[in-house]
Amino acid sequence: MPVKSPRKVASRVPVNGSGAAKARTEKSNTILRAAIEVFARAGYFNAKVAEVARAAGVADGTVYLYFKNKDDLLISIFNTMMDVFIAQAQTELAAIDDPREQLRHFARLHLSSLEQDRDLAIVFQVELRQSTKFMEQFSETKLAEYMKILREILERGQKRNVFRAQPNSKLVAKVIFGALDEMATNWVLSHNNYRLTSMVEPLMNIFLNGIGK
Amino acid sequence: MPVKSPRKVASRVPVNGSGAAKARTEKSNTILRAAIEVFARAGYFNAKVAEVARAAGVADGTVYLYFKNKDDLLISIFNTMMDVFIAQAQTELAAIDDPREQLRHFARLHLSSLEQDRDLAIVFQVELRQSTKFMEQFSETKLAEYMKILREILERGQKRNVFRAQPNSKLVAKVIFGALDEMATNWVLSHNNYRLTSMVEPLMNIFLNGIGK
Amino acid sequence: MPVKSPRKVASRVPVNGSGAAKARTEKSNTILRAAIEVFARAGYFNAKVAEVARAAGVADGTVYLYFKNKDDLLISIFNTMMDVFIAQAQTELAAIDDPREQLRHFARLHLSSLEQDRDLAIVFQVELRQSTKFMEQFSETKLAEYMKILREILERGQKRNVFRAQPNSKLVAKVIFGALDEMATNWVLSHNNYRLTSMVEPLMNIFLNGIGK
Amino acid sequence: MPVKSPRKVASRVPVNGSGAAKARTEKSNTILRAAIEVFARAGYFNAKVAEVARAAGVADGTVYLYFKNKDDLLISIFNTMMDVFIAQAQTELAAIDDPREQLRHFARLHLSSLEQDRDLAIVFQVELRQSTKFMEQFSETKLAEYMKILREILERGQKRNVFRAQPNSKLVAKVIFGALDEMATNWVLSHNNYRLTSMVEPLMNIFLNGIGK
DNA sequence: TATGAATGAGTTTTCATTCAT
DNA sequence: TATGAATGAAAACTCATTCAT
Repeated sequence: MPVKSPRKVASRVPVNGSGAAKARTEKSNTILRAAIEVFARAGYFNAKVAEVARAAGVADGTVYLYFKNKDDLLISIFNTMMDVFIAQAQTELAAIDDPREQLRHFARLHLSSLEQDRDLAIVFQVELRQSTKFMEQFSETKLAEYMKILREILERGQKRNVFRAQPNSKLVAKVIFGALDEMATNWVLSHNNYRLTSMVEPLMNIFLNGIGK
Repeated sequence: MPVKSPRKVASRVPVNGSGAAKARTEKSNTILRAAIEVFARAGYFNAKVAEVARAAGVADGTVYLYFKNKDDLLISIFNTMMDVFIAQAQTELAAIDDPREQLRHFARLHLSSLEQDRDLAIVFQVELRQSTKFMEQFSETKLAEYMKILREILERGQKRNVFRAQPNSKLVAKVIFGALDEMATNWVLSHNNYRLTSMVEPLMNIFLNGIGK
Repeated sequence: MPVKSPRKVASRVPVNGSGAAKARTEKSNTILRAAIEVFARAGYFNAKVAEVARAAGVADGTVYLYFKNKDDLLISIFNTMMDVFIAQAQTELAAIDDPREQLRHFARLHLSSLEQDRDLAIVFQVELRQSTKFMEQFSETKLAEYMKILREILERGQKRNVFRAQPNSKLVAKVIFGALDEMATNWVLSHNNYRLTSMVEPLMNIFLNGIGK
Repeated sequence: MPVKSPRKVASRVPVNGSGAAKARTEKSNTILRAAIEVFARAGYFNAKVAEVARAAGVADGTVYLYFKNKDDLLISIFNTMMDVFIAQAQTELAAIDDPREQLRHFARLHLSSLEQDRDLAIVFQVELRQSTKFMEQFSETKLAEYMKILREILERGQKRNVFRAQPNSKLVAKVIFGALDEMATNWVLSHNNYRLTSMVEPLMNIFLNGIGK
């Protein structure tokens, strides 16, 4: 979900076109950023491949040298950005000892990644939900990696005895993801008129303590 | 989100086509049910109005006597089913005193409504997320009523001193909705191979007690 | 191959769209005639479906109500016209007793059918040869019926002892068809500057007597 | 129509690209053979220039160093192979005295040339018939030379009094070509499950003696 | 109300060809 | 000569919607 700022992505991330591992070229990244911008502005279905090409400064046909089709653009945005998020999360979490702090950091990373890239946030929270086909793939590959990181934080906390053992980590991970996702969607639909990351502390409060008295 | 079983809906719910209050006729309901079935099977974008008409046993043009356009079919499904859910929730919650039990009942109603109507669940969890336009309307009207019910349960609990006063009810409501929504989506994408309502108790556990120790 | 004049066809022939028996409607025939004219003028590959629609005085989409796709137009022209030719041949041959006269009549009918409809001749002799796929179907269904009529004439003549028994009727039929086809193609490519039917007698002379002395 | 086996062609034939006389280089021949193979397999219209290039082991652009465009590939195949056939026919016919034997040899050469090169046969009998433009050129240049050879055999036979003077040699040549062409097309479409050259004797029988009694 | 034949706008994608290296 | 990345023109087809009956 979360993602670094565009330019950084372009320069440091090796990514997958349609899932196949293939080094992102300079041009490929340019096209992907153009797609994010155009999809965010016009919506995936209204967006024309020709618009993406123009925004990227290439000919229409060039898009198809790097992406199989329009769908592949959308999927590649997801895969590319998830890779960035996952890599960043893994690196940064490794430096944190307290599972509660890890969880807080994870939530902050999720939300700040989207807050820093409004176009990407729109694509992730709105456009990416469009096809069943996508949703089904979505819930497997990259999202599974995302969930794994979250579950590992929770399981580490259970072993450390700072998180309760029940309900199980898988369910808790879904609840936390559901909440973060809902926060992000609300922020996007509210036209970003508040700091998305300001949600981190209240969320942690709920997750850690519950609402009961 | 939640919704009664098809036939009941058809026979007892007055609903809005594209927001305009208009009494649902017998035929109008037939078309709406056909749309749910077709959209669930084929996906909203792939579904053809002609298919919906055929499934409903009417001519193509007849669909347009009851619904403004294809989009209106989708929106009407949402509005109709939300009205059913809201009415049912209000009625049933009125009979419960303990806010914790109200919350539990609300969650159960949300999930069981979807569990009882697989086609509708697909439409709600997958197809309905498709257009920004829809998502924006979505987050206003009916969803606001849904959220209001949830917030009222929470606020009643705060007054009764069974729920904590912080974080505020608006945020908590979103978190709970986000979690329920995520559970439902997971269930749909997993091809319904478990009881969705079995999630109610674990969720209540998390919401009420948190995951911290 | 041969075919009656356009208007007659439209009014009296029940024909097949893409092989499926379906009564040709008035509009269907209008579109088919338009296709023959446009294909003859522009060539099948250069011809645009939009051109065919305009020539027929209908909207682009209407073409697709009657024909599955552009290919189906070409195949339907072939099937329709072959049906006309075959029906006419069978009727007229039944009234002739002498196998030699039957053969002469068959050749005349083949060539005059094309001579009477220049556009159709172009489509049959040039455009129809374009795809392997077509060629393969071509050599089966309707062409087999055409060949059968020709073989029956030959076999009748063998029984009557006016034609030699060797080589066998199947081969002779192919030779005669090959010759008629070559005559027609030459005539089309020569821009029709002579009477195609003037070839009938010389051809009969060769077929019946051979070139040897 | 007929053609020698690939390698011989490649090594001994000077041919014309789009009619312009230009010596065939080694690489040029490699590309031409690749084109025959690809066109036979995929069909001219489906075949991609890139496929031809790959089959020839050269870069896409290299094809354009030797051939003006995709059409030129097809035309060059025709011209090259016709040159081979014509040269071979002239040489071999010079050694035969009896016009009937010359005719027999010519027919055998036509059919065996195709029988020996299945890919080429497909290209000649199916793919080459595709464009009016080609058909029109086709009926002029090389085919005229082919016809001339055939006519000369016939005229020699008329002078020698072994062939009848009527119908004239031009028409008879067309009939014979039409029959040979039809035999070849039938053989290609029947997937070559018999010896094409086995047709020579029965054809000679028909041509020389006619079918009349 | 109901029909369903007709409309026609609208866009992805392919691939022959070019040209800077 | 040879390369192959980049170009960009070009059209079939779909399907939501209308409207005469």
